[in-house]
Amino acid sequence: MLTKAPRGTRDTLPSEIYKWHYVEDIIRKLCSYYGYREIRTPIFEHTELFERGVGSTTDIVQKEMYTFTDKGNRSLTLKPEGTAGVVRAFIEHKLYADALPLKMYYLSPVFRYERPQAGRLREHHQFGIECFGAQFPSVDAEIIDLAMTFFDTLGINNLQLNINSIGCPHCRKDYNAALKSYFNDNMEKLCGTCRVRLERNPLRIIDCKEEKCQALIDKAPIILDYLCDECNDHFEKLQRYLKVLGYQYIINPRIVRGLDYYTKTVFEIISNDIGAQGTVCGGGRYDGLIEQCGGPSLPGVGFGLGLERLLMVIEHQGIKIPEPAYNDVSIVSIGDEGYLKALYLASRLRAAGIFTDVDHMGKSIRAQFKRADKLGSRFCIVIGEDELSKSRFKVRNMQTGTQEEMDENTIIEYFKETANSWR
RNA sequence: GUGGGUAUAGCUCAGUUGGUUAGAGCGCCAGAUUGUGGCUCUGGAGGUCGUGGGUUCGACUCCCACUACCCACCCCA
Repeated sequence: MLTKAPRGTRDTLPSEIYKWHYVEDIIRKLCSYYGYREIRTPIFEHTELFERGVGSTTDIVQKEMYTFTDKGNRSLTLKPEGTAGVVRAFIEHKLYADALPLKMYYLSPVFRYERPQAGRLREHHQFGIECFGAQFPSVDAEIIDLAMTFFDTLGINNLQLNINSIGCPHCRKDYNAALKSYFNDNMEKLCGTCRVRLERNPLRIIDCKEEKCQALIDKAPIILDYLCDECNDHFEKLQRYLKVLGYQYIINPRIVRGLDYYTKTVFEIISNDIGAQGTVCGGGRYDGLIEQCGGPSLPGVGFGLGLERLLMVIEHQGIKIPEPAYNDVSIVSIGDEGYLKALYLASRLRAAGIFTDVDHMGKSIRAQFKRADKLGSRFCIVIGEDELSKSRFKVRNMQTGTQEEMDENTIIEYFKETANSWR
C-alpha cells in the first residue's frame, strides 16, 4: 500500500508530461481566442454546494462523492465536477457586476468514487468552459465550436456530435406528466431502478440501457415534441448556427445527462475508439443553476472535457505529439579543475537560456558521453587538461560527430544564436 | 455496488503432471576503448514469484481468502 497509488489514480511521469503540456498549451491559446479567461477554484467545497448544485437525485451525489469531515467538523467534498465551484465563486465575488456574459475556463482534477475501467478513473482531469449571463443559443453554438475546433487542432477525427434539448421547467412539466402516464401504464415492464426513477426523475428512464426498458423507451414520448415555443426556438436556432459553422450533428433524444441542472441544450461529443466510455466532452445549458445556488437569476452554458479520455483518443488515432528536447548541451569534464570549470560554464549557459546538463556523479568520460546520448544532447563540451591550459574547449556536435575548439565567450554566443533554431 | 479475466526482474513475457540454485529479450551498470556517445562483444547488479493462510516430505505451480490491475454493467469526462 505504501508504494502504490490509490485505486483509480495515476501518476503522470516526467517521460510523458510533454503530452499534457502540449494539450494544455492549446487549450490556453484557444480559450484566449474565444475570450475565455481561466478561473481556479478550490479542490474541495462544502458538501452542500454539490448536493444543491449537482442535484440530490443524481448518481454523483448519491454514491460517488469523496466526502470527509475536517477537524472543525465541516462536511467537505472533493470536486465531483467543475461547474458548481465556478458558480459559487461567481456568486461569492459578485462577478455578475462584471461585463456579462462572463466567460471562463478551468483545468482541474475531478474526483468520483467509481469502479475504474477503460476511460474511467477515480481522479481524472477536466478542461471545462463556463459562460454566465447570456441566454442566446449562439453561446451554446460558440462553446460547441470551441470544443470542435479544439479536437480539430489536435488532429482528432471520427468524433460524433450529439445534441438534444431537454426543455425548461415549464415544458418539462408537461413532458414529465406524459412520461409518467406512459410508463405507469407499463410499470411491470420496467427495471427496478427505473421504477424508482419514475417517481423521482422520470427523464432519467430515457437514459436506461436495460434491454427490457429499451423496448419501452423506443415508443415513449419524445421531449422534442413537448418543447415550449421558447425552447423550440432556442433549439432551432442552435441548429442553424451549427450548420453555419459547418458541423455535422445527430439529434439524439436519448441524451439527457446525469446532472440535474441542465435545461434546454445538452450535448455530447463521443469517440468510438476508446471503449465503452466514449464521451470525451459533455455539456449543455443550465439556466436555473446560478439562482438555485443563491445567486441572481442568470443563465449559463458550459461543458466538461475529460483529458485522460482525450489522450486515449490521441493515442488510438496514432497522433504523434512532438516531444520537446529537454537538454541541449552536456558538459563533459575531466579532473577537479575541469569539474569546477564545468559547473561555472553550465551556470553561464543556463543563464543564456541553454538547457545544460553537467555531471553530478563523478562519472567516467565514457559514461558522461553515454548520458549525453540518452538525454538527446545536441552538443557536448569537453573540459580537460588540454582545454584548460589553452582556455579553448572542444565543442562536439553529437549528430555529426565533428568537433571544434572555442573559447568560453564564443561558446556562449554560439549557443545563444543557434538555440533560436532549436525552439 | 455487481460480473469476467489477470498478478513471475525496471518493462514485455517464458516457467514441463508439484521436485535442487526461477529464466529470456529489452533496459540499467561496468569493461573491451586508462580523453569521446550511438553499433558490436564480454561481464555484472537486480526477484518477499501480489499479500496472507491451507494441502504436501517438498508449492511460482494445487486450494481458500484478501488486495490491486484490466475489461464490462450502473453511470459518466
